[in-house]
Amino acid sequence: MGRVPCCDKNGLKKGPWTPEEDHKLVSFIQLHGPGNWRSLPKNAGLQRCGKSCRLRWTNYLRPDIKRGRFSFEEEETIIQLHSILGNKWSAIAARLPGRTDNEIKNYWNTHIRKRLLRDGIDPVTHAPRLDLLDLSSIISSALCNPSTLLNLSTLKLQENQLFNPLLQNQDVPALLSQPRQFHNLVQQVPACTTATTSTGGFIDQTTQVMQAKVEGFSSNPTSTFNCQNSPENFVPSSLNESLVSLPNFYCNGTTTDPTVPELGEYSGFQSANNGYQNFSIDSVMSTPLLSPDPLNSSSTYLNSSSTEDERECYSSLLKFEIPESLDIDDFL
DNA sequence: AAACGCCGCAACCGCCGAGGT
DNA sequence: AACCTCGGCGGTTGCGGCGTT
Repeated sequence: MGRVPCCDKNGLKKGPWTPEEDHKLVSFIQLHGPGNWRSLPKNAGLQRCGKSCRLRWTNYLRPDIKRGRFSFEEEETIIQLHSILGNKWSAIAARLPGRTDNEIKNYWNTHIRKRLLRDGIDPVTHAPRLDLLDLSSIISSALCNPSTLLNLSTLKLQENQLFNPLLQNQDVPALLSQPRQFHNLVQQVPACTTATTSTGGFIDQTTQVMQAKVEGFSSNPTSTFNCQNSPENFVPSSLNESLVSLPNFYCNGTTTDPTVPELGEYSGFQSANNGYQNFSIDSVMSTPLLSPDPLNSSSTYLNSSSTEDERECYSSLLKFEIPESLDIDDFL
C-alpha cells in the first residue's frame, strides 16, 4: 500500500503567502505551538497543506529568524562547516543562529559557490580545482600511443610528498577553529588554468601537466591525490564515472568544537593518520571549462623559473600505478 | 520607455529515514 | 510488520527586481 500524500492537493492554495495567511499561521502557533502540521492548517483556517505551513514557519515566520545579508563571519562559518558537513544544510543552520537551512542553501548556491569557483576552489571538495589535469586526454593519448603506456604505468603519485609543508605543520582542527586563518589559507590556493600541451610526446606532456599541478599543489595545503594502488581507488570503470567525491577539507576524526559532530560520521572523511584527503576526480572531470580566472589561462604550464632538475623531481613525484589486471576496454 | 535577460530568493516537489503507533 | 507523521534533503520552479540594450 502506497503512502498517502502529506495533504490533499485539491483545493489547497499554493504559491506566495499573503500577510493574512502569515498572520493566521503565526497567531495559531503562538496559541498552540508548532506541531501536528497535518491538522494545523485546518485548525488555523488555512487552505494550505501542512508541509507548506511548516516550511513557511521554519523558513520565514519563526521569530528567531535573522534576516538580511550574511556577514563575512557567517559566510566564513558556512564555508568552514560545509567543508566538514557537506550539504547538510540543517546541520549547518543549527550552528548559525537565526539562519535557516533553506536560506543557507540558497546563499550557498547563489553567492558562496560562485565565489569559490571564482577563486579557483571546488565548492564540493573545497580543494583547488584541478581543471587542467586532463586525465582523459592523458589516458586517451596513451591509448593512441601504446608505446607510452608502459611509461604511464610507471607513473605513481606519492601524495604526501605533494603536501605543502605549511599544512604538514598545521593542526587542522585548530586551524578550523580559526576561520580567518582557514580562509586565508584557502585563499592562497592559486586558480587552476587551462593549457595547451606540447607535441613533444606523452611524457613531456604529462610532465608539463603534472608539473603545473605540482606547482598548484605546492601551495595547496588542502588536497592531494589519493591514488592508492588499487584499481578501485584510482581507475574508474568508466571515465565518466565518478570516484568517491569527498566534500571535505580535512580528515582528522575529531574537532576542537564539541558542537561539530564526529567527522567519522561522514563517509567522506579519511582516517586521521592519512593526513590528507581524497580528491574527487569527478570534480575535475566535470568542470574542465569553468576555469574562472582568465588571468590564469596561460598557454603553458611550464614555469619559466623551473629547472630540469625540478622537472625531474616533479616527474618522480607523480606516479600512477595501473594494475596489470586493468582492462583497457574499461576506458573505451 | 519598453523589451529583454539575468539573478536572487521563496516556495514547491519528490523522495527518504526516523520514530511512533 | 505495516502504516503514518514529521522533518530533512537535493533539485527545481516561478516570480519580482534590476540592469542592459
